Amino acid sequence: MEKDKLTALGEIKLFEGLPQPQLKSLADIAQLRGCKAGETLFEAGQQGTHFFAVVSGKVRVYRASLSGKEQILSVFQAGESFAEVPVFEGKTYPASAQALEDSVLLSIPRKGFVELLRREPELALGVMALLSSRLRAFVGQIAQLSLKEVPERLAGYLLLLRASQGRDELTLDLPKGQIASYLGTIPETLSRAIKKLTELGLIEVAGNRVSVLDPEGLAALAEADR
Amino acid sequence: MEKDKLTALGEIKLFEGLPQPQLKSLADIAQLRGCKAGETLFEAGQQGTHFFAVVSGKVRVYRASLSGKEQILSVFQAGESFAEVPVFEGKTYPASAQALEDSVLLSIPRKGFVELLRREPELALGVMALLSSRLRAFVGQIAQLSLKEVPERLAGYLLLLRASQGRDELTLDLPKGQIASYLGTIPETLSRAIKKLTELGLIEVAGNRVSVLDPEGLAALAEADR
DNA sequence: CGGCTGATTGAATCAGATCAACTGCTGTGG
DNA sequence: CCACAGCAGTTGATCTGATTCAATCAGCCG
Repeated sequence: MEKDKLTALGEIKLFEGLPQPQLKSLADIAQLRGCKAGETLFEAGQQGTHFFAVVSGKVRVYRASLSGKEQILSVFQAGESFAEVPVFEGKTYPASAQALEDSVLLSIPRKGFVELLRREPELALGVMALLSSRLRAFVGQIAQLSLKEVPERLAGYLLLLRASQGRDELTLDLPKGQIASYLGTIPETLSRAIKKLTELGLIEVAGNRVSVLDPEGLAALAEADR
Repeated sequence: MEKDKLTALGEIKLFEGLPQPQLKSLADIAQLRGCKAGETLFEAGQQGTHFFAVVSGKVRVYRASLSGKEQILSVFQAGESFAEVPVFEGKTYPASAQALEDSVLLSIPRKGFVELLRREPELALGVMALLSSRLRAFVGQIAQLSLKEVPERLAGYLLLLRASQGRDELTLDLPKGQIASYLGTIPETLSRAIKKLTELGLIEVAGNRVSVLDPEGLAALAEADR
């Protein structure tokens, strides 16, 4: 079991390149746990003493409004870590997290991790790079929400998917309702945006399969603004 | 001049508590420079080899759309640093920066700073805390943009100002047009939102002076959603 | 074969953007 | 010292993208 934990830790991108002894000391303090699809890991505002890494499965991080609308901030998959913010600052989670699928997670307590960072400047630089990339992503998300309309945001999202999947035949990584929530809208509006891109001849959609017919056109739309 | 630089560095929050010799070595690599109101410091997408700290004045960081609409991400004042992202990741600025007033800035090259971080774990932790607090702020901003309407966002903004100024008689720190851009809207809409809060008896406004008449009411509105 | 959830479509409504006109202030130059 | 140019802000009228509400449809599991 201890060994599983060690393997799991080694598969987290943030810990790549960490020397074996340090990995071991992480394994001493990390917890390995499973969780069911739909399970809430934490809620915005709660005290956050641990941060997490995804060994398998999928977790969404989001903010909810009282009326039930939700904005997804990110979705994390195997190898990624999340909820680092309260480790370094403020101590409460700025958002909520929920498993989208049955998942296996590592949870790492704040205390021991900070100790490790003091001793491992390269790991610290890795954390700074990770936080920075997240900042960059958020800057993009804020700009999209504020400056672009839904079809343009959708075009941008599809281009991201295309880049990550490396081909024009895409498989949507999330149910459409969740994509809507990530794009800052609702399923009805997403549905109409998809129809619009289809009518423009940019994509073809069947279920959760999307064919990108005109990447340049999509890119042009994604860049466009009012 | 060298001494001024040292003093200036000492007044940057991020460098508080840094031992004198390290401050000196920072002073060796940092540049002190003035800039005029309206001057653009960098544009989104440019290579970013330096990051900045504000000695005096005010700088806004924003993203612009082709059509001219702008979304302000943050405004930085004396003692604050910004544009750290390209130091650690990706190398390009995710947003643009422009001086709002005549300002004095420190610019610190990536290279030497990373070296310093390797040797100074406490500074590294400070940087992580800073990046984390920025992430927290962006999470809030995304949630506001996506989940709240303009009057609610305005209420939230005024409550922040009230907290930072410590009293109910506020002085707006930015021209209203810039506040609109920060709230993700346009001056006309902000103007109407102000009118609405006034009619609700929550605030009173004269020029850039705002009196908070009903903090609880403002808070209730800021929490509210559709 | 029901019944549930996710997705789609249509119609009505609404918040916010756009366009245009107007006010008031500031600072500059005749 | 006054006049006027110019910018920030306000107000009104209109337009539009997105949400809301409601109904329907498709696929999936028991």
